[in-house]
Amino acid sequence: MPTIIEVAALAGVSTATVSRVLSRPEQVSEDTRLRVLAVVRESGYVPNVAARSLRTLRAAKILLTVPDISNAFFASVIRGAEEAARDAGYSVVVGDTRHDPYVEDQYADMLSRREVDGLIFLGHRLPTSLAPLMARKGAAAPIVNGCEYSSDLGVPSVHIDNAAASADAIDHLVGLGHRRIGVVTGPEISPISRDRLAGAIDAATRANLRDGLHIRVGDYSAGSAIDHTRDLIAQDVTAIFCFSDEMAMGALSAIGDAGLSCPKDVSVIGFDDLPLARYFQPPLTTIAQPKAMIGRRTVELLVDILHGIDSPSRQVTLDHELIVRGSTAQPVSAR
Amino acid sequence: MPTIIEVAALAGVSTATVSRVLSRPEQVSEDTRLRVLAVVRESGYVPNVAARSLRTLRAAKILLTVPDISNAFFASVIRGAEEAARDAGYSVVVGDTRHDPYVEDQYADMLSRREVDGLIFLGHRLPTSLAPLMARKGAAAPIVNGCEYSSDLGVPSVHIDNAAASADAIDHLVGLGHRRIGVVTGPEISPISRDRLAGAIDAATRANLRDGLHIRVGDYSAGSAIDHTRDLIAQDVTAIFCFSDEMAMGALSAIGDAGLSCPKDVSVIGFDDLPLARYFQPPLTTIAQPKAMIGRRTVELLVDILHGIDSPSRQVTLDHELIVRGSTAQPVSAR
DNA sequence: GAAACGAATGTAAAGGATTACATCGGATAT
DNA sequence: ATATCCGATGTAATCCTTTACATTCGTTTC
Repeated sequence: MPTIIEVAALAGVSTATVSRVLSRPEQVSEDTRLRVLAVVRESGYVPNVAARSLRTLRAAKILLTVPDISNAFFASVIRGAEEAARDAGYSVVVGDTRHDPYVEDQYADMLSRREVDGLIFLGHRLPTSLAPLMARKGAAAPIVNGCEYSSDLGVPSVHIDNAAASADAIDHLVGLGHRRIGVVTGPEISPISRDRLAGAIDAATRANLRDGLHIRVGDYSAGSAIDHTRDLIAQDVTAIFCFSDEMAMGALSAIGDAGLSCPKDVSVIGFDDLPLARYFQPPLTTIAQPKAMIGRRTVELLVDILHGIDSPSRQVTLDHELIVRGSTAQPVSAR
Repeated sequence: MPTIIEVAALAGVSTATVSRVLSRPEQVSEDTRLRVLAVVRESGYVPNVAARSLRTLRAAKILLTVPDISNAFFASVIRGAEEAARDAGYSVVVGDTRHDPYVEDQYADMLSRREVDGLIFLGHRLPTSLAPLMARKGAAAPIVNGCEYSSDLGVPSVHIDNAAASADAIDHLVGLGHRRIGVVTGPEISPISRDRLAGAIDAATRANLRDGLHIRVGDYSAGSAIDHTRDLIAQDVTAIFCFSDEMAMGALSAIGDAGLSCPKDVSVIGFDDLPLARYFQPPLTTIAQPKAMIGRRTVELLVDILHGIDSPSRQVTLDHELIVRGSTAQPVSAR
């Protein structure tokens, strides 16, 4: 692998010219440019990124951490982010934190070490090691949050209106005639889970059904919904609203195990619209989030910060959509 | 952010000593070491990775590309890889190629550019741009394949014995009394799909049921199994063996849509044992792959290559396991 | 007591690209 | 014809760390 010096020698120019041909071609005469490019091609020269980023203090990389890479929800977000990053001349490094604060900090260190230019984290927790940076640089800190948000920290973020989405789900169930509704939330610490819960309670209260809401705290995983579902069935709910499709899957499984059927005996509604949701049995009614767009907008927000552009909107709210499939129907009582 | 020079000045030593304190502490007297470490801590000094990797020609990073990051199967492999990498002092960069050869090449360029020390690819296609490298460096090329393999290329790889696993699945169905069995494979180009098919045919032939096997070509995605399942049901099969759990999910969905029930009317068996497989309706019988271990071993293989250790086993075969759950049962005819 | 040794530390080159500044030569303006 | 300007290119400093080699000094050995 040749260096820029050898390329320069072969082309009979200085290293500065070679560098310019590659990064600011308009500054070089066409003659020289073609000659240099020919040498580059023949020799297979590729600039050394370490040297470049040492000199420029830019890594051209964005770190995207997800709390759980096995969650298909994040996969779509990642794709949207990668696309937007490519458009902006960055590449994305994906990190799986497994909800582990220690791992989060490890990844965050990549930012401190300048291994990456910016950080996007999907989840509710700003890595603790970045708090000082955030405090020092404020709006100029190259940190963006996706899906979740942490209002107190002032980190820009991209998400849907979770309360409204949740209200839509409850309205849908109430509209079908359900009066006793189970809700399986995310972990209490998650702000969006709290928003969703608030939205659900609001909607129920508006419908005069506050007491019909039976709330259980889950953790977004299928397993966590199993016990709650059994329990809610025992409470005679006719519908269950899960704050994730994975939990909805667990709920469906538990309903089947209880010898009941969805949607005949119990309706189920999920959240996220995973690619597989349409293949659930029955196909899942759920709230769709614009996953790829969330990824895309987080990157755009971050790139604006990196380029020193003062973005007008540091909190971006995208549209959600209620997707009605086969897992919700009128309760027996309303038929 | 201070540099090593400032740290050295503050501690009253040379930069060489600071560097040694950080990378070869045993070469430095305890006195000096403690003094330097104190300064490092107070100043918040973090070595600049670009400078380090420029000097050492090491990036301490491994690139792991997956053909489809939304496939939960790969998530577990990634986790295993990250753990093993951390143990060996490397970090993992995950790339999602979306089955796109162009994107594969883009990621492969990171290796050419020395942005990463090695490449692990999960999938059957060695990025074309790496063929020259592979040819030139042979066994010393820092490239490892996981899950799949490409025998012709001489790339070391880690996988299960797919033919044997597939035979186990067929044996299981035959043992239950099934005589007409549908098989939904992966894409024809995938070597492991071909292995699995060969194993299935072998097993069927041994049981004198070669003609009872009805083969359809899928692409591992749930959607691709839907039409095939409808078709196979029309062929009166009593069981369907899908080469991925996602396709099994599609099959279950199609079976339900056809007004039939699993396992009463049609048994279904999958492949991979995704975390969610146990929550399918009914819980899915499937072949478990040691996903995390595949990830771990690919990294270990790669690290051996990077350290110049001639690994004795360039093709690692791990154990699979048939997990029997509720989606397989005796066919009506055998009851 | 001189020689040899070894532990601890320092000096300085090297790694490869970018870019501010300098230079050169030809075109344009006066 | 001279002054000015501008486009194209070159020179060389700079980014920060690692490490081969050199140096220093106290200790051991004969």
